[in-house]
Amino acid sequence: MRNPKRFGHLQDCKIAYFSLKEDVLFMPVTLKDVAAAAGCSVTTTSRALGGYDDVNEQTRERIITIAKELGYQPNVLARQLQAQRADTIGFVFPQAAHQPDDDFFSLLMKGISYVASNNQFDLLVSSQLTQEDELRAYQRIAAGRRVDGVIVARTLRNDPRIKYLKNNNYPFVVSGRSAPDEPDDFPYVDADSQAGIRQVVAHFIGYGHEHIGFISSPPELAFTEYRLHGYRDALAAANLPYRADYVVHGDLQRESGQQAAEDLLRRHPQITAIVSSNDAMALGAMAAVQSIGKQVGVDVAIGGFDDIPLARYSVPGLTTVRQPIYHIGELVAEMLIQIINGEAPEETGILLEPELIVRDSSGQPL
Amino acid sequence: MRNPKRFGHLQDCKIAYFSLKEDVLFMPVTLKDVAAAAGCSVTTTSRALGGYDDVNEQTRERIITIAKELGYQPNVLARQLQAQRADTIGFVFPQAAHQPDDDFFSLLMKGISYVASNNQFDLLVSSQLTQEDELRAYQRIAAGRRVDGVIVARTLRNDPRIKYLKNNNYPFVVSGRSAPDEPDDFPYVDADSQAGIRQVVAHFIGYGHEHIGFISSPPELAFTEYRLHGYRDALAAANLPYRADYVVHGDLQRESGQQAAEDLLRRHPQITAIVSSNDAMALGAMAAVQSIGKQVGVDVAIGGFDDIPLARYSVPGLTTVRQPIYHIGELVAEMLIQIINGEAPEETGILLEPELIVRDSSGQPL
DNA sequence: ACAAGTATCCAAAACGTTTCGGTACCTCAA
DNA sequence: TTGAGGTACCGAAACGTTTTGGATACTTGT
Repeated sequence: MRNPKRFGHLQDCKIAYFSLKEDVLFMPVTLKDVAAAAGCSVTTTSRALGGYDDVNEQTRERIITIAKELGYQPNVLARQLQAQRADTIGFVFPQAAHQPDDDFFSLLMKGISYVASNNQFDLLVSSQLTQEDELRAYQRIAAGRRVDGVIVARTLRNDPRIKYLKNNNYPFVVSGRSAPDEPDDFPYVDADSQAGIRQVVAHFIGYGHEHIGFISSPPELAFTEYRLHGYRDALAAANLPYRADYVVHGDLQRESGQQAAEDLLRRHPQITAIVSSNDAMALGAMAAVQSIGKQVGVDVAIGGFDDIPLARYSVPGLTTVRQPIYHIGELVAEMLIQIINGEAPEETGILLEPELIVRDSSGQPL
Repeated sequence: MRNPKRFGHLQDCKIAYFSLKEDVLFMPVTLKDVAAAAGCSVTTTSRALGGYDDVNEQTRERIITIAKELGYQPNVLARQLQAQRADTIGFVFPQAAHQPDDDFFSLLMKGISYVASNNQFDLLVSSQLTQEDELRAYQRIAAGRRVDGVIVARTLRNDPRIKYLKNNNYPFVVSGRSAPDEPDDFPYVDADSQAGIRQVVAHFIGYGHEHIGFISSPPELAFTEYRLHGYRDALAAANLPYRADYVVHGDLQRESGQQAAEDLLRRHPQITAIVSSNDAMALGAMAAVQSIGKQVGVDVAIGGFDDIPLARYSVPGLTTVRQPIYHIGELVAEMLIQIINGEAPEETGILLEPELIVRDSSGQPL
């Protein structure tokens, strides 16, 4: 039915696809070819190249020479099939990653990729635009033995991906963790965002702010409640009342942060500080403040969470909480590779302390 | 020798890796299992699932039901080995991608990933920190049949990767292209950076600037000469002299741009505008101007190339030339997939016209 | 001269799929 | 009754490795 015609493109493509040396189509050279050229069996060839000691040194050298001459490269797929191991980890980009401004998933992915390559693992990346596609993508690459384990990012409450992977005993590590009321019975790496938001809110309270708005994230995300808790914790610790109408929800994108901040400031002019669940929305909030003719850090203080690169370079600089995203990617990948290799990771749940970064969007103490 | 012990981790890991339903280790169910359960041959099972019409409709339904019940997922590796096709494209992150501020490769990768997924291709990503490792990575995944084709980014003059891929007739597409004095005998997608830099320099000349510095990129990069040409073209068109001492080299990172701009301004105080080969260095140049107490856009105008997200949000906004990086990623991936599928792409060399984006770093006409 | 040991090699099976070339049976027309 | 044509099925080979379990020949010690 499907007959892919490998190398079909060689015929019609205008560009010269012919080797410079021989006018012949490239045919992969296999172990069999090397064996034939060396005059010995496939087994011996394999073992010679594999460094086993039951092959004569002279033979080995001959085989190695010939393999090099022929440009032999082992077929990775065949090797993986036989080894029942893909030496690959999988990562699915959620839709949010495709926002042009997204830094989070880019950084996470690079951290993952770096560690994977350092451990001779490849990284298989898939982009999916809907929740269902995403789950299907995990099923395909995981159950299809395409990868030895997967990394799950941006957890949802009651996350179907985690449920699936757990049910099937499939190796995985989560960047993020469950919502507070759910069990954390899987390996994860996360920043303690409750403590993080608490820090930045406490920082503003310390500056004398009493009316502090909060831009929250979509309720279906697992981390949303942690950050909201952090906000409430800080208020409670300072004996400030929690007001539900000081909390608005955004979708983590910059624009929604701008919208949310405009709403907050219009409805509650007494608000002098706004803390946002993430930096992108905080930057939008800064724009909102500026658009109504007020000054960030003077009239309204703004705080975020993440410390994406933009936070440092925005004007004024954004006070925020640093979440080491690249490093989280590294840790997640390391943990997954340990699990795949059958080594028990020392810790199966890593919670990183985030760090408050004070910049000019905080303004001065009132 | 190497005996990976798949599922070894299940024994020691503290976390419950046992299925909720059955207290049994997850064993992948194969076609053979389904066939046995359905009481027919592997062949028939395969063809039933494959939608071939030489199997009785009743049988097919029975097989499909059983396959679902058993949670059958085809082993992708086996399928790929037999089909001699990986349905995967490869991309190697160069070292530069791991700079925390890098936006270029992140965006390119996302564009690639998006198109790949839309065409049922997976994307294999590898990170390599040196030139040699990078070439080896290409050899391993390409000649090892791990991927059906690869994407090459950040081309060098006389790029060994391109030479290798061309010599082996391996499907590839380049993001970028050869240096001006080298042949472009391979499929590529690039922005016309010569025209782009020409535009921004001409823009400054139009504003009345006569002493314009240029921060160039490392000479081993293929695009360096194009951008330098663009600078010279614009000067020549306006009958302004080209002065070699107005040109300094950076390494594309922000810090080197700052360094370079400081040098330029110290050595040639008459310079009133600086154009940089890329945005990151231009942002560094803005910092340099500010650090010597001058104002960007007033005392010294700054221009960049790329239009990374930061360019819009910096203060003042950076005048630059927009290179649609995400879109280039999409085009590159589309072209590669066409080639892999044996369809001749309409164009094998796409040169995109970049767009001048004037922001406040240009200042006003003198 | 024989047994035991050692060095070197290899055929066959296995990994899980798809495809090739059948076979067996049934039905219909001549 | 025969042959043609169609339907439904399947065994075996193939993809390119690695591993298993010998086999062969040579050496060594008695």
